[in-house]
Amino acid sequence: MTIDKHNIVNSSYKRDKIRMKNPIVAGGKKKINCNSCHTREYCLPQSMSANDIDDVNSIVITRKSIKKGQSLIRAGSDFHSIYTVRTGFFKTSITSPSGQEHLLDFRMTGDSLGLDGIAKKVHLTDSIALEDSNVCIIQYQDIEKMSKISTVFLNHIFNLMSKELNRENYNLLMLQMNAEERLARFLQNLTQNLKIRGYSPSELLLRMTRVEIGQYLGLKLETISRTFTKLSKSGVVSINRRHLQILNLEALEKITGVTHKT
Amino acid sequence: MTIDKHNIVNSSYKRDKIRMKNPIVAGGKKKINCNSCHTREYCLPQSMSANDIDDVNSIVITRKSIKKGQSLIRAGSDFHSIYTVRTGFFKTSITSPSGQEHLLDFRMTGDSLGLDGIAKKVHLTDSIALEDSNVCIIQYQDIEKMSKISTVFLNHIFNLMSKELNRENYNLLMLQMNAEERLARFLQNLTQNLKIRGYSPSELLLRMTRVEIGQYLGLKLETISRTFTKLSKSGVVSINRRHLQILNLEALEKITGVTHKT
DNA sequence: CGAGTGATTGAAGTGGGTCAACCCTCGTGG
DNA sequence: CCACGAGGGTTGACCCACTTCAATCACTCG
Repeated sequence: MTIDKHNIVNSSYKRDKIRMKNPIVAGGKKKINCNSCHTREYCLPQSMSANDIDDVNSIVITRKSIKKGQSLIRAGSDFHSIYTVRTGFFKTSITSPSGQEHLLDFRMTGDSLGLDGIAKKVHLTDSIALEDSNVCIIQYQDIEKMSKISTVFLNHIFNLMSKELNRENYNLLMLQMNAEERLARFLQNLTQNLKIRGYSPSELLLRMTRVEIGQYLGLKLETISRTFTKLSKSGVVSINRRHLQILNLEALEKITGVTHKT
Repeated sequence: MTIDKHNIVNSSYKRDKIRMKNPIVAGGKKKINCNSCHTREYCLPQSMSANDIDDVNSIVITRKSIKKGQSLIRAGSDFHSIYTVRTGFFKTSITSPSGQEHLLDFRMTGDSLGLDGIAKKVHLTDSIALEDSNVCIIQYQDIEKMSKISTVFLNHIFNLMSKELNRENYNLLMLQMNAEERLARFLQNLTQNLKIRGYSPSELLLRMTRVEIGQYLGLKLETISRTFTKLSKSGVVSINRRHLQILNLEALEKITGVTHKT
């Protein structure tokens, strides 16, 4: 008997619960009220007062569904909006002139997408759904408008951009480490992010292939596979294809040298 | 007989010319008029109208001198302003928890510094002068103020942040290439940047050590040295310690696969 | 002039890449 | 309902680009 993957870990059970009390037609466009959104706590900064949230609600936000494997944003396309992931999982990537793809990041609930186009008004990175997903769309003119009205909002935008910068800095550092450290770090981050969003940090379904992990970490798929096996043999994790369990968090921290503040 | 390095290439002769008609006391703090600044063409977006420049002049800009080897910004320090390089040369870097340093970028005339602190109000990267330098200081409250008054200014800030994001994306791609490609790419960029600023793109004095180039490119200093020797032997460049000449630009472009639009 | 920092060069070692064979799982269509 | 094919994953053997270690050299600055 096979286990239905949707029953295992990440997204679906929670999503469905929400859908019941917040019945938005998938793919439909409609003015949305952020106050009742389940991603509000991640999407808007905690510091934002109730007053400011009303301001945010004065801008038009629509939603969109993206099927697994489809791209939400194509590098080179015109920029007119940014997105926030409501449900699902994305990868963002760039392709070098020579044609090789590099994976910049994975994005999940509450993360923003498309901000990199804000300067040149053209998107520079691709965003592709790794599972069926749903996003909020915020028009650029609304961002401009809100930035002028609300300092808090402006700071929110600055924060988002700054967060991306940090992620990148961090990624650069990662590329100096050896394969085991990189993978361990990747797992630490991933589970941290799941934990913050209320999912189990110790048992999860990887939404990406070995190739994609490799493109993200700057390694080949064989190396990823071998390193997983290595971590598995030393009892740090248990892995079977996409199904992963973290067995020894301390060992993981020992490898990366980073203790995650809980 | 040794050559006085200040007579060779990069910064000084130009700087001194400017000083005569724009006599700011080095290290002194004083309200500055951007209209007469020689870096205006790089510092403010070309699209900015004369009108908007008046607005920019309504904010208080001061200047500061930094001696070679000194740090302008320390990671972890409080954020209250961003900087623009007027003259000189900087490196920006982060240090991992494990203590290893990674060099993020080199910054020269017209480039901004310190933007990464805008979100958390704490600087995340170090900025250290690689030669005696001079910067403009813009207070964060002024940025907030201006962003609300002027859409053009807001876009300018977005542009700066976005530019940093691009640089990082680009750096990530670079770390997938081999040593020769990375170094060639580094030289292409460096000379491009010098050219844009009116300096000779074919003859220059490297302001950074082999170690620093290595930290930037993710390679060891010996590899940098060997690769320079290799490029030298194949007639692409001529190098003697810090003094570099690009002898064959086409060969450089062939290595990187990128033809720089002139 | 001598110490110290930065650069070059050689020799040997190694982590991850490359190539190739094979396995597992799942979806599709006969 | 089973066969088959494709995509994803694992594992082994070999190779090579870059690292590591070490010796030596070249400037520069008290």
